[in-house]
Amino acid sequence: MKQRGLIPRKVKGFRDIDPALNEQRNRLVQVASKVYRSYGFEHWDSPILEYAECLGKYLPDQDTADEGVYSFRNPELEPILDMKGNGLRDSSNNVLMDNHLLSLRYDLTAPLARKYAEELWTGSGQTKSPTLFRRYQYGPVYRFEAKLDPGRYREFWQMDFDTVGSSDVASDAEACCILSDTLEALGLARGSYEIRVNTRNLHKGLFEKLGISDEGVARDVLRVIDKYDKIGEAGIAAELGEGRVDPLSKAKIPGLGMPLDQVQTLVNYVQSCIGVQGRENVLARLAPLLGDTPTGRFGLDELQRIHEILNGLDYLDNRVVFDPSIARGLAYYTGPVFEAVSKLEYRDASGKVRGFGAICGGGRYDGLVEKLLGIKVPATGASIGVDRLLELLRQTQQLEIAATGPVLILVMDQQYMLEYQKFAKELRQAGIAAEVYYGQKSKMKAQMSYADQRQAPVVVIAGGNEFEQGTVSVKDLRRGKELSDQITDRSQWLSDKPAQMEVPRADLVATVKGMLSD
RNA sequence: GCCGCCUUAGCUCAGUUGGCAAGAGCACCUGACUGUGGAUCAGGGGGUCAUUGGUUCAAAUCCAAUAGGCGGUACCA
Repeated sequence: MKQRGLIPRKVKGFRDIDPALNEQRNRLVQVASKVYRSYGFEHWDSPILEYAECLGKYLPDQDTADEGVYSFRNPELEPILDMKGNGLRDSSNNVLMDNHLLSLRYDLTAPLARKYAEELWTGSGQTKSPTLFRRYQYGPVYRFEAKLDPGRYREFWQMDFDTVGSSDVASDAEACCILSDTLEALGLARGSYEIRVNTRNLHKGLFEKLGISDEGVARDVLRVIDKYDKIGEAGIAAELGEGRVDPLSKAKIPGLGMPLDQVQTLVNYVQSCIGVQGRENVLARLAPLLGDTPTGRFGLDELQRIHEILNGLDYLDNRVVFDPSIARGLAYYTGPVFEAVSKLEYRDASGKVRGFGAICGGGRYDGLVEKLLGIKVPATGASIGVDRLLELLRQTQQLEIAATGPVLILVMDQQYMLEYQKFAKELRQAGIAAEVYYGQKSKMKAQMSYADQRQAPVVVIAGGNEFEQGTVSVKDLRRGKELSDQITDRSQWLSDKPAQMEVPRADLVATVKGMLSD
């Protein structure tokens, strides 16, 4: 029995990212950045760590990481501040200190609100007047998820763009255009995805009509309606009323226990306006249902305006649709909300057909800065779920996975090490990635295997023979691989030295370059 | 959280109704005229059959608990 030390293991929900995935992610981020920039957004970053209290309402009550946020105590003692930003003092006039609770950011919007609020904060209890701010940002965010589905992690990337300081619905319409542009720039075919738009004001209008004023009940109802495409009308009716048992999983889903007439009204609403083709048709169906409530009317106007702008810019029904069932982040969206879904499907390892779900989400959040400063600052924006979108692009083979390795310089003899380093330097100066072999196994076969495994396109070989002749041997591994298919005899394989040439030392860079460009 | 299924070498799995010394493929390592990746051939290492407890003359195989995984479902800023 072997003695072993600690067991190496990775934290659940976190991943190691290999070169291929990194490559793909960089490409995605670059393409999206270009689109965002073209709309005038500038690139900002913010820290991964924030004071828990600044991140908003989803905070753990204790020191533990629960409620979805990773938190811990700052090792540094810092003053406890009052509402004016001054340190609190005890009766003997000493400033009260605390190890403040810090949290890993769970999205990029809350830190944006913090940054923006900080700019407006003057320290004298007053605030500057809100200015227009448009930024994009990408990077990892952290959520403590109890259950991890495939493709769902505790550390994952988001890529956001936001417009802070505008209440104009045009900026919401613009967000939809940006999402559409970005997805298409990434190679998603028009028609293979859909931006779905709704506004919270329609829901508010609906509840006004139903006489539901309880925030919690409203939220429960929306949660159910949001599941329309999953469980259908009957499912919705059941979950609003008595509850149901999911036939597949046999899981009991408790109902909301609403009175029958309310259930009926809601089902009518769902029936008449969900799954309706064409934005204008959706509006036409909604008008008689909600037009008589002030908030509903307002919501209808919002959608109408968005529709006009989208239409005028040629973002038609095959790109952006209205879907009154979608709810999204109930806790903080206040107006239009949108999400992007892919209609593509793929077969997983067991041959099962699967979809991808939402790959982008966003909406208007006019209350976020208010929580920090007490003043209302309108804002809207959206976020790409980078990892999920990457998975989509990979599964549908719209991204090449190949990451090519460097040119490898074999170490045939330690006495020429300086020369090998010079080879590498010359290649690098010509813009070619080059690596000198530093492995433990000095046999040439082992070095070749390493080159193969690293996906090196070319190998440079120079031993005593070459140095005597003033030459180097350069081997094209990619070509060699093709040729190897035709060779079955080992001695022939060895003697032919396929795709290999010996050239004057001075021609090294040019020769390698030539092989790489084929 | 709830329901169901699963857990045998690094990976994918086989192991018959409990019974002969725990297997295969791939991967890995070594070698095949010693300076050449592939293919082929010949060898080789590697498993407390998830863990713990129980039933039995006998358990990878039956039972229980625990852990981890998968599939639904719920939640999801």
